[in-house]
Parts: sequence; C-alpha cells; structure tokens
Amino acid sequence: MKHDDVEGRGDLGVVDALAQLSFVVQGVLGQIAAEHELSIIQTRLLGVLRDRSPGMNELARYLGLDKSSITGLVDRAESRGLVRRKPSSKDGRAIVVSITAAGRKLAQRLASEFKQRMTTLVGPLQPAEQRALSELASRILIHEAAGRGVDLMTAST
Amino acid sequence: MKHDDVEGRGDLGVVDALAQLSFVVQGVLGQIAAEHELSIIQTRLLGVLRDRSPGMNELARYLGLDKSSITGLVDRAESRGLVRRKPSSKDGRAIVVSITAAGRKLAQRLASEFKQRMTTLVGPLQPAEQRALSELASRILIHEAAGRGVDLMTAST
DNA sequence: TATTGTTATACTCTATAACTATA
DNA sequence: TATAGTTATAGAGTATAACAATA
Repeated sequence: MKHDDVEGRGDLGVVDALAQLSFVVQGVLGQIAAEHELSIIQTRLLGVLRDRSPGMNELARYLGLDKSSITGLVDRAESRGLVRRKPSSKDGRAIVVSITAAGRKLAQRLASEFKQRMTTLVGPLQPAEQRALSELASRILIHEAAGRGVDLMTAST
Repeated sequence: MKHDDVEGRGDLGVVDALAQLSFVVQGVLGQIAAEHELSIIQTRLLGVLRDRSPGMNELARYLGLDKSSITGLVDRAESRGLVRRKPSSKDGRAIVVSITAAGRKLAQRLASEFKQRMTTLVGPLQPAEQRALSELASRILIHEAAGRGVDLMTAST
C-alpha cells in the first residue's frame, strides 16, 4: 500500500519513466548502430568528428574516456576507413583526428535512420504533445549542462 | 537556413532532446553503479532478480543477452556474494538464480540513490510539469511495449 | 618538467560454436 | 532429439601504469 501512489493509472512516475525511456532510446540507437556493424561509442566518435578535428586528448574529454582508451577506438575506426590521423602542424607531439568522406556518409545515414525510428517512437503523441515533451526534456538538459559549466544552446556537441 | 526550424529558442527538438536525455540518464545510472563498483548490466541483473528467481535461459531473455554471456555475468555477481545459484528441484538440467540478502540491500541502495539523483535532475521543472513529462514518457513506453507484445502496466520488470 | 600519444596489461562484457548432462 | 547450462575462444571497450617524443 504505497502512501504516495498519486500517479494516475498507466503512469510510471517521472523517475521510472525517464529511466525506462533511456533504455528504449539507447536500444534504438544500439540497434541502428549494430545494423551497420558499429557500437554506440563508435557512433558517438563519428558524431563528435562531424564538426571538429580534435587531438586524442581532446577527444578523450569529449567522450569522457581515458586517452589510452581513445587509441584503440580510433585504431578500429581508422582501420575501417571512417576516420584518419594526421600529425599536427603546430605541435610535434600531437596528432589530429578527422572524419573521412566514408565516415561522414555513414554518420549521416545513422542519423537519418535514428531520426526516423525516433519519430515512430514518439508517434503515439500528438504534435502538440511532442512539442511539450521536447520542451520539458530540453529544459532539463539545459539545466544539467549549465551545472557542468556548458551552454547547451551554444555548444555544438 | 532550416525550413523546419519551428522550435522556439532553447528547444532541441524531440529527437535530439530524447537522445541527449537518454545519455544523461544512463550517465547518472552508470555513475551511481560505478560508485559501488558495479556495471550497468550487473545493476540490471540485480534489478531483475529483485522480484524473480529465473533460470539462466530465462535471465538471458530478460536481459536480451545470449545465455553464454549470462554464465560469466552470474559468475562475477556470485563471487561477490550478490546472487546465488541453486539446482532446480523440477529439472535436473536447470539451475535457479536468486538474489542474496547482500544483493538485495545493494540493489535497494542503488535504487534510492538513483531516485535521489533523478529527482534533482528533474528539479528545474515544476511539479505539474514533472507530472506532464511523466505522463508523456509513460505513453511512449506503453505503446513501445505493446508493440513488442508486452503489457507494461502488468509486467513487473 | 609537463604534455601528447602509445604500449603493456588486466578485466568486463559480448557473441558463436562446441560440449555435457538431462529430458 | 531437444533443452539447460558451461566452456573455449575471440574481440570490443575500458582503465591504470609505464613509456617515448616533444614542448
């Protein structure tokens, strides 16, 4: 007998709903990536490189991984022709990682398939409800990003 | 110049907002799990076992993994004293996996820390907005689950 | 000395295929 | 034969620590 059972029938409560929804969304992403023999992290790598050519260290910060993990990640993507390493012209120690034409093409394809699947997922909601959902989720994200010192609306991640 | 730029300023659009939110939520979950030296999959394992004692095969279906992957997963949880294997009394080939008292305690702790962090995350929204978000997310989940032949409101996953 | 990137190593997670024991 | 579970093997992803080259 939950004393705080204020949710109407069919409602999971914010915490559970967002948790479960995150698994569903990640599942969609993982499935689409897998259809192209990619992992989620490889997909994120391509996403980051779509509008940037960072060094390994910088890449590690973007992805929240140790730089030693980036080495293997980039190795595998490079051996598939999706990204490329080039020595930095400014710093003899550094290298610059960039996406190849093939990598960009694949990234675009993944993005479009993801968008389509997500559109289907939110299909049961009316357009106005989708906008409301978008707005609420965005507000959470903006606050969360601000809490980490990032301006979501400016950062192009 | 996007022709479909109908979103007000500060809005990412449903697809991007849900995608990014899923990474944030998974990040919270992963961080809390890591604070207790657990992975997300180990945490899910404990979650599943909170109200069930399935066989290995059944567990594989719940977690969406191959049964051979379950062996190692359960091995590691068992060696930490979080779960236990018992031979099935009905089927000589089968075993039954159940959570231990220590496992249950840890699972409860994880759940409570997760709830707290998530509550903070949605804190910027007014209570009524949180309810609206919960309702919209739940509707998506119910449809998605129904599409897989599962009744979310009855299934105790 | 500090920083950039790689290597060596170890562990978790995952799948496929082959195997054992029971049904 | 079919099913439950494990083992063998391989590979991705991750971290820590040690290292080389450059700043």
